[in-house]
Amino acid sequence: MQQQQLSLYNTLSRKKEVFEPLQPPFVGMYVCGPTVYSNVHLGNVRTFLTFDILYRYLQHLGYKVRYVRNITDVGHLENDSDEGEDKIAVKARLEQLEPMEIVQRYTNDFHEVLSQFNLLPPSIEPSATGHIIEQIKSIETLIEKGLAYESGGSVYFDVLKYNESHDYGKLSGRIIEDLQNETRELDGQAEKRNPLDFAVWKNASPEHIMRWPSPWGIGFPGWHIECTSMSTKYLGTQFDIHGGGMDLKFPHHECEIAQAVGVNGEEPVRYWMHANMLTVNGEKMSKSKGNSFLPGQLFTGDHPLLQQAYSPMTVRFFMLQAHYRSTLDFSNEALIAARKGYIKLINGLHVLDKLAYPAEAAVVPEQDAELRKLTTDCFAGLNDDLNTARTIASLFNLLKKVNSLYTGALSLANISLDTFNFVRDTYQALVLDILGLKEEKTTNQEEYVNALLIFYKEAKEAKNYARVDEIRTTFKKQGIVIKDMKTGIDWAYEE
RNA sequence: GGUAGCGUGGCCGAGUGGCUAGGCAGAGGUCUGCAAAACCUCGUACAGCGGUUCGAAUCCGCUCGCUACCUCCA
Repeated sequence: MQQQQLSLYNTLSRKKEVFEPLQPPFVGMYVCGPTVYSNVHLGNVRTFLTFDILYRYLQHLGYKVRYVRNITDVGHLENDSDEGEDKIAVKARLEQLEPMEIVQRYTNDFHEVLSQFNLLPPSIEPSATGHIIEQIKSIETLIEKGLAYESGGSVYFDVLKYNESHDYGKLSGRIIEDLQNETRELDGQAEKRNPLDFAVWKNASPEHIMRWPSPWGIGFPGWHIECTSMSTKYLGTQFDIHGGGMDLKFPHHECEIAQAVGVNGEEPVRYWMHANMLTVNGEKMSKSKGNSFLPGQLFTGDHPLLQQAYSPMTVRFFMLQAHYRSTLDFSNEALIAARKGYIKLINGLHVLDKLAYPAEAAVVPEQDAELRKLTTDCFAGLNDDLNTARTIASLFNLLKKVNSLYTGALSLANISLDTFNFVRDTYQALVLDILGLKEEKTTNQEEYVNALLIFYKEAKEAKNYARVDEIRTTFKKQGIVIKDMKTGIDWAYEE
């Protein structure tokens, strides 16, 4: 493997920076996972796909990556008022289920969907409810340091106090004075010293069903503290990469920085990365706007905005054709185009499999060098802030040559064996391992079998028994036996 | 109102000072019994106005339009 220099856009510095891990060859990466109170929609998938590519590419580069992606199964309040309930509790009551049944149901859905899109599972997938003790400990430290205070059984982070010695808002570009002026009227602000303060622990009302004992009474953790506690626990007080959707930049990630700095006394993250939104007709896809698709609807085409069904890999390819920091607009036309492009790329894999290097070579240096360059170019996009769109474009440029080699417009003998192997290995690695595309078997087995049975029947009628045996053998290899009956010919799975 | 960003050919979507992005659709061609696939060629795009520069889609200013975040959201 040749040396690659990866640059990543760091939200914190607002520029691309060469990626250098704190402790090579190890890389610590934390991505904010879902709040499991409902099904993941396609917009959610885009973010996780972005970091799936990063995870895969870092591994390809030889790094030992610990990828932590949490499951938030408690603590996101419906609103910030005294009566605020977390979404999971609300859903549990609506459906008359245990909160943990809700959590399990949507965690299963999350895993299933990501697996359909061929996303790799993370190294560790911690849940917020499994780390209540760690969160309480973090909160205690914040109180000890004077950065959080108890009020009415809840604990709030003191933003102004923190801002005296640190810069609250530096990640998202917020200015604290502006934030103070723009604070909206919300209930439950009376408990806070300042409207900007955010809850790290919330007092549970008697009817609140998700509840734990704490030094401040019965309650539940606030909506940012879980990420701070879990990232610290599994990746240390400082780690390499923290990712999430653009919409988490403020307040969630800003609060995470404040908490982590407060608890651990050091900047938690080297590279902050944010994936942009998937839009529909130019608007962010979200549940509240009613323009979100569930992956299941996408696969069946069962949604008013969908003209037809689209396969997981079509969608994966579609998303990878745009850069992760750009908004990507969904449209049927774009998906249809993506499907064709995806198939073209997959067909390239087959072509490469079938290409056999000739016994006699007659290498033409110019051709050899050109092919080598086209192959090397494929990494340029990835190295430039994970620009998968450019990588795919490079792959298509390479594929043209590969197809020409296959059809005979170019001669494989003119290419060195070394280059040929490089082309093939690179193409396969990029398509399968790094872009994570896989072949979707679109073939209908039954139709194939029936087509072949026609030949079988013809061979029998012609008493061409050599051909008959040949076809039988072929079927048998596929675990299928042919049934010759008085009434006709059929097939069955071999028992 | 504050903050961040966007506006590229029929569609999607890269590109951030001179060097072909790419895919899809369309036109022509090569190949082919026909077709398909594949390959080759083509459109001469950068919201508008002004400025900097030998040179700008790319930098600066203004105008127009759009989006996200500021409340839970990937």
